[in-house]
Amino acid sequence: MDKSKFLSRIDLFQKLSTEELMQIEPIAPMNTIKKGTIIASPQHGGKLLYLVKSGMVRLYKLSEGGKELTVDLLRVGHIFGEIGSFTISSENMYAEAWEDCVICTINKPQFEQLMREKPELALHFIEIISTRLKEVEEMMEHMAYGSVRKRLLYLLHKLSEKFGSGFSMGENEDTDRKWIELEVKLTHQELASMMGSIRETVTEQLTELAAEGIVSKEGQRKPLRVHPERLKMAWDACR
DNA sequence: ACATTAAAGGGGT
DNA sequence: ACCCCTTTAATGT
Repeated sequence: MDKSKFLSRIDLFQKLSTEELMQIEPIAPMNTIKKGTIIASPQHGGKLLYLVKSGMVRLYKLSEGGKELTVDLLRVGHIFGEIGSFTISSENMYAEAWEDCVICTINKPQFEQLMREKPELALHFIEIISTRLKEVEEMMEHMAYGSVRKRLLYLLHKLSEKFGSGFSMGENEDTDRKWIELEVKLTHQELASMMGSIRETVTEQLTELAAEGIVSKEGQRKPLRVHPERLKMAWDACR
């Protein structure tokens, strides 16, 4: 089994609450980052903690062949980076501005002072790390042994939890209300990179799922929609 | 890997 | 603002 598949995961980080953000923001320099900019990389090594204030950040690793493995997509309130031995993500991680972003940075002295002044925050950081561990284990379990279809179903489920929004197509509320729209711009390539598969396979599988009424899309570069109930049925059916 | 198609961008009117 | 053309990115096989 390809080792990189084990690294795929989603929703790694728990968000900070708005109150906690208020506590941190005053001491953290804020930067506007343009879409596509690399915010942090293994080379930087600049021991900083980053906090997403707006926009979306993509975390990824590079595999041997230089292929990108998307590890997570972060939004407002998510944190990433490392300071000294305090590491929120694994090492060798790249962070890219997926959209135009506003990012706050915290250095080690600031971070340590903050932890002393606000023990609740320190506790929350511990929770975040624990949650991450749990998520990693759960994702490993699902990505390690399942078929591509099963992994894709699971990924779609996680994505709809994280990015899903209620959605209605029109008059027929009873059936239409059941669709969830994923509020992220995800290409087949992206999905593949999150589940340790290849683009072609994802395309193929998505076409199947669309035929089964589990997913739908209006067109290229349009948001993907999933039908949670049918998704669950399909999931139950393939074990 | 190649072919197709849809969408974004740029220039001119 | 609108139309048309070029270019690029996404998808399909």
